[in-house]
Amino acid sequence: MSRLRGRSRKVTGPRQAILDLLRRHPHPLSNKEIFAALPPGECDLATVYRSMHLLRAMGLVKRFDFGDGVARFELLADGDDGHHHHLICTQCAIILEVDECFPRELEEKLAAKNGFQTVTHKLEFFGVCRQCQPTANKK
Amino acid sequence: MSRLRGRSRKVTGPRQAILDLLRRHPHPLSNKEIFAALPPGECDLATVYRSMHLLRAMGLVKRFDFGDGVARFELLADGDDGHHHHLICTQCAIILEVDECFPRELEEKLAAKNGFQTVTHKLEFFGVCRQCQPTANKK
DNA sequence: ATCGCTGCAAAAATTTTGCAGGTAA
DNA sequence: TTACCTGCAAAATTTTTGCAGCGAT
Repeated sequence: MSRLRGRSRKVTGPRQAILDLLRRHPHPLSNKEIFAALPPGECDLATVYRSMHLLRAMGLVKRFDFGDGVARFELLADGDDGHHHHLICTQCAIILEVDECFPRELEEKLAAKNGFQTVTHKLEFFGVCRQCQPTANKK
Repeated sequence: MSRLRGRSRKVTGPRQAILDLLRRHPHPLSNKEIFAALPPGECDLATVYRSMHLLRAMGLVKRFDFGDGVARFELLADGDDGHHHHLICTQCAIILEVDECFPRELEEKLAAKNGFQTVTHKLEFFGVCRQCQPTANKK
């Protein structure tokens, strides 16, 4: 909230509702999911799109892509750069946050080898979760 | 070609044109880029979409997502599972293929820890290439 | 002769934009 | 007050689909 106010941005009903939702829901959410989860009439879909643009530009939110062409957003803690990865079940789509990260020194080696600077990465894991394993094996 | 024929799939003009293009262009291409690169009238946009669906389902082509919401496709060699990653310049969008991969044993540890099976990953690197570094620093 | 494939056009789905009225600061 | 925001509706994009005719096998 204060992070909005600090930059001549207004704290409005729709924005509070969206931020509240993201706070309660610690996993990446798509625009449509956000819209659907909000009480009807609380916020227009167009406003969701506009808000996510804004929040992302302000660094309050981070965008993730799981390879299905749908953008998903996650709230960032103040000062957090949000660099972490997910483990996603390809059957039921449950999303776990993971600590593992691509080794720093390997990344630096790669950057040097190719003459690149300020290299980062996007990394997501996919598999079959415990609950879905019986189902997956059956087929 | 023979990989198509083998499964009662027809080798048609548009499909040859698309496969030719992918063969000549070793980097991931989006549907629109494919359509634009094809000689006018050679293939309808809808056919590009349909072809990429088919080729992907048949495993001739692999889909990559660089986080901008655009699907890109790359031709796979026969028998290749296409598992590799890219280093993309955030300024000029040039794409390099890289050998580095997420360490197998770390991935297995992660899978075990979370009770997941058959875990894989998507990994892409982003940075500023040598040519773009003067430009990037200027701003 | 089949059955699959294609172009064209329409439909569906997704995202962006214009505008006039409302509201936080 | 004065920007900034919002809902609504329209527009712009992107992707999918229906259909009749064509073409590879």
